[in-house]
Order: sequence, then structure tokens, then C-alpha cells
Amino acid sequence: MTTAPLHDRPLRADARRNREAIITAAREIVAEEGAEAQIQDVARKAGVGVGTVYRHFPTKDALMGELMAACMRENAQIARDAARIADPWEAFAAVVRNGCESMAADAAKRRMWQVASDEAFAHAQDAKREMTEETLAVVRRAHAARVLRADFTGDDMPGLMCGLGAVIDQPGMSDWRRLVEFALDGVRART
Amino acid sequence: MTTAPLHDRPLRADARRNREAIITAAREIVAEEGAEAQIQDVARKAGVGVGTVYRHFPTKDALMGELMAACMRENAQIARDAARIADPWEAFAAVVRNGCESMAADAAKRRMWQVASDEAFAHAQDAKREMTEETLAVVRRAHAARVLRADFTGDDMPGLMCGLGAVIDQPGMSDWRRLVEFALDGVRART
DNA sequence: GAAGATACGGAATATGCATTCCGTTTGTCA
DNA sequence: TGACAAACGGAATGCATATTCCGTATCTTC
Repeated sequence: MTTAPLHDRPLRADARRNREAIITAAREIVAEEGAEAQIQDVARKAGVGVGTVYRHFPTKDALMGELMAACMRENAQIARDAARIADPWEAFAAVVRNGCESMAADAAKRRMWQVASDEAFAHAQDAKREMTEETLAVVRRAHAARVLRADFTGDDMPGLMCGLGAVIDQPGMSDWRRLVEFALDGVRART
Repeated sequence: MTTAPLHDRPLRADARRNREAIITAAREIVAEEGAEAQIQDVARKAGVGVGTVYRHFPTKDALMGELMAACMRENAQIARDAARIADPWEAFAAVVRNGCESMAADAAKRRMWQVASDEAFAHAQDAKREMTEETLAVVRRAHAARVLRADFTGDDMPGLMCGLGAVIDQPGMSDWRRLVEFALDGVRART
């Protein structure tokens, strides 16, 4: 179920180091290979044997779930940071722009959906909730200030970001920032 | 390489029928299963044995390529139909709206990218070119009439449509037409 | 620094799925 | 209607990849 130690004995030093290396490697492999990502490659890149990967994560889905959770926590942090911007529209725009910047900078963040089985998703449930809440706060503030179209709801955010992720992941798409601005224009309240 | 009869002898009646049934079944299976689509399931749904699938398509990629080609030809037709609309903006909007309608109506059309290996893509090359040309014509006319932002280029269309496809494919996304209108607002020239 | 618990590596195993093969069936044409 | 080519069905094969297993190596603790 969880990937933490079963009760509470602290991990041995080498184990802790390996666990980190595995997650990092998994992220790189997913970035490179997308849906074709293989445990064997993750192990090689982390400099450990496959057995070690399985010692830390009971299944591939559990590992991918951990990856998704990490990405979602990062997104939550992006939203938290944006929430500190005074102007409500700029705060909302920052969530979108910085979310896109992070997807552009890290292919794993836009490709993780390709490896997302239901199992993997379940592992990332909590992180997803966190992300949703932080994002929703920014959307609510933008609505209250009437700078975001009233008919764009918080539920639309995942769709918007996934759509932009697909745009950014487009082969040969270098100028995605322009399209992001079009999208922002599209959802901004008409003055 | 190709899926047509090797020389030019016409297909036997049952073979022609089966070929159609296989393509139809493949489309349904891809719609249901996405990347998990299996030849065995395609065969079952088509009411034939797997051997028959392989008699018509040398590999899975060839079958998927045929599917992609069919979808792209349909998109080309959507663009051709839209081109007959007198108003340049409405013509452009029709390409986007109807493209989205067709993706919403047929999950295979938005999921086919999940099964798109390079091999499969190669099979659909010609259809893709056709689609691109027809679409470009509508974009050019909109640009000439200055109703589409000058910095939205024909090369952005695949990104836009893929992005909207991702939006539509979002679980629980019923109200995607609203988001499509936001996107159209975003790329329309400011008056 | 020795004992015992933890963790490691990677060969072996298990499984799922594309593809092949060949004996059987069906359509076509005279 | 009979002969033959064309097509079919689906069990068997082969391969790729997740997962297990267990002998070995490494940490931790006293």
C-alpha cells in the first residue's frame, strides 16, 4: 500500500540513498521513454539491481504512483507560491504559466499520464487532493475579483493544464508560451 | 508495407467484408481500451480469428496506421466542408468546433495517439499531409481576412487540436464546448 | 570489530500479448 | 456441381518485461 517503512524503524543509510536515486532515475526514464519506461532501465540508471527497486516499491505502479505524487506536490507548491501574489489575475496566470514552465522543463511531468494506471493514480490520491485545494484557492480569489470568466470553474483546471501539457509535448513545439498566453486571454474576464 | 492486395486481383467477397469489420472493430477497441488495445479483442469484436486479422494487416502497427489514416481523412473532410463557409472566421471556428465534436463523439479519434508508434504514423503519412493541407487553407483565409491572430500559425493547429482532445478526454468533462469557445476567443484577432 | 539485522544484485520465473503456422472451410468460375 | 485458389480459425510459438527468490554484501549496534 505505502512505500514508507512498514512500521517506523528508520531506513538504513544506503537504503535511504537508493530510494532517492530510484525515484530520480524513474523520473528521468519516464521523461525519456514515456509509456515505454521499464523497471530494468530505472534500476540501471539508479545504479542498483532490479531487486532493490522492488525492495522499495512493491510494484511498478507503486513507483509510478510515487512519481505522480511528487509531481503533484510540486504543482501544489506552484499554486501556493502563486497565491502570495497580490493581484488576483496575476496569481491565477502564475499558476498556469509556472505550471507550464515546469512541464516544459521536465518531460516526466507531462508524460506521467502516459504511465498512469488506476493503481498508480490511487497511490497519488493524497497529493492530488493537496494540489486541487491549493489551485482552487487561487481560482476562487480570481472569481471573487471578477478577473476570471465566471463560467470557467475550478473543475476546468485539470483539463486546461492537461491540454496545455499536450500542446507543450507536441514534437517541434518551441513557441508554446505564445499559445499559453492565448489560453489565458481566452479565460480572462472580458472587461 | 501496404494493406492493399499485393497485385490487383479483387478481394473475395468475404475477405472484403472482413477487412471492413476488422477496421471497425479496431476503432471500437481503441476507443474503449486506448493504449491497452489488443489484437485478440479486435478479432473477437470483428467476429474473426486472429489469423484473419494478420492476413489483412501484416502487423498491429499497420492496422493502427490504417485507423489513424481513416481518422485523418475524416479530419481533412471536416476542413474541406468548413472551407465552403463564406465567413472566414466562421470557417476557421467550424474546423475547430467540428473537429472537437468528432473527437467527442468517437473516443478512438482522441485516443489514437496513445497507440501511435512511429511505424503506425508512417502508414498514415499521406492522410496526414492531406489533412494538413486542407486545414492550412482555412487558416490562410482567416489570416488574410485578419480575423485570426497573426501570431497563431498553421503549425499551431495540431497543438491546439491535440490540446482540446486532451481536454475532451478528461474524465468527467461534460462541458467541453465551453472550453472550446474559450480557446477560440483566445486565438481570435482582437478587433 | 563481531554478530545480526537489513539491504543488495541479478539470474530465474511468470505472464501477457504479438505473430506464425497449418489443417479446414468457403467463395469463385467453368 | 466440382475443382481449386483464396481465406479462415485458433492453437502453438516467441519474445519482452514485470516480479520473485535467495545467496552475498553492507550497515548498525554494542
